[in-house]
Amino acid sequence: MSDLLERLRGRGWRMTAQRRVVAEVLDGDHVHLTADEVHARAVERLPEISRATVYNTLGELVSLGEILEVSTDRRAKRYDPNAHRPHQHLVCAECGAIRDVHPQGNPLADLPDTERFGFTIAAVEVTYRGTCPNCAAA
Amino acid sequence: MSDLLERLRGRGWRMTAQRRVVAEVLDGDHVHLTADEVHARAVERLPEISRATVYNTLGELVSLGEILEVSTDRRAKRYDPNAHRPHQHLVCAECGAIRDVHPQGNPLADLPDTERFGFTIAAVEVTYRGTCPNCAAA
DNA sequence: ATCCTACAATGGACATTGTCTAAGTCAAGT
DNA sequence: ACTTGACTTAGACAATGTCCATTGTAGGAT
Repeated sequence: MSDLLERLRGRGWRMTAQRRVVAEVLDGDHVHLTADEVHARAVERLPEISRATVYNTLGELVSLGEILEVSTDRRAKRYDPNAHRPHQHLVCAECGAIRDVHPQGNPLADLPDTERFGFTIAAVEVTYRGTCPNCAAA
Repeated sequence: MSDLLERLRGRGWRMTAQRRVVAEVLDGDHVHLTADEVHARAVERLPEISRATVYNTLGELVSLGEILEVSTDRRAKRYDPNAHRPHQHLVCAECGAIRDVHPQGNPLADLPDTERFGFTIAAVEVTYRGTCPNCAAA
């Protein structure tokens, strides 16, 4: 974690209590938090932190490539601290649980030139949707 | 199109002017409209149609499998009338343009059992993100 | 150690997208 | 043509996110 803080400071990020708290919240083992969940946890440590700051900070961390935005449903965006190892997501349609997964193969290679319409492709997102064991049992 | 109306009627769908108009709007060659775009076009034909009805009707068409919901950005959901031919999406990060594409291969096969965590997987969505020729030129 | 200043934080208004509800309307079967 | 339950309506409400003017402060300069 102090890794993260060091990296950010090294990039000229001005270190404030608010930014530190947001970074620390994302460093826990709780993955895939929404912005408001991050805010709620940040408030526990720094009660006066504002929503706008959390949103701003999350946006900056995304721009810096330190965290990923994940939109698996039409609800709130979620933030994934696991930005340095490429992965995809497996989502339960019932309860919304999200797991990181590592598919084999390269989906980019599956898209022929004739299907690219002149686009320059920068990234591929794959979302597997299904039912988790818990919800299947219920 | 009247295909669609017939199919719906055959399933016991009560046919109203509002539903007919929504179905007709989606039948055009304009793909990937947002709910409010659908509403705007519907209003041109049936000025008193309400937003709620458009939302309801779109939701029903999705449940019936006649159209697909597409969430390529964190903005509004889009509705894709091309529900009967499996396809994925290619999205321009600049202008938001969306193209239907047909990748080769089967992403489901790329996810080993050990990466499924007991989930039953029902669908796979693949989104290719990049820059379209227009935006690349600008 | 103190001062400066550009950058960051605040909070509250605002925007967008979508959902809900109570009341009125109408399609379609009889 | 009547009846009835499904459909539609308008507008309030909810959830998520953005913007802006003001206030605060980190960190370099003195």
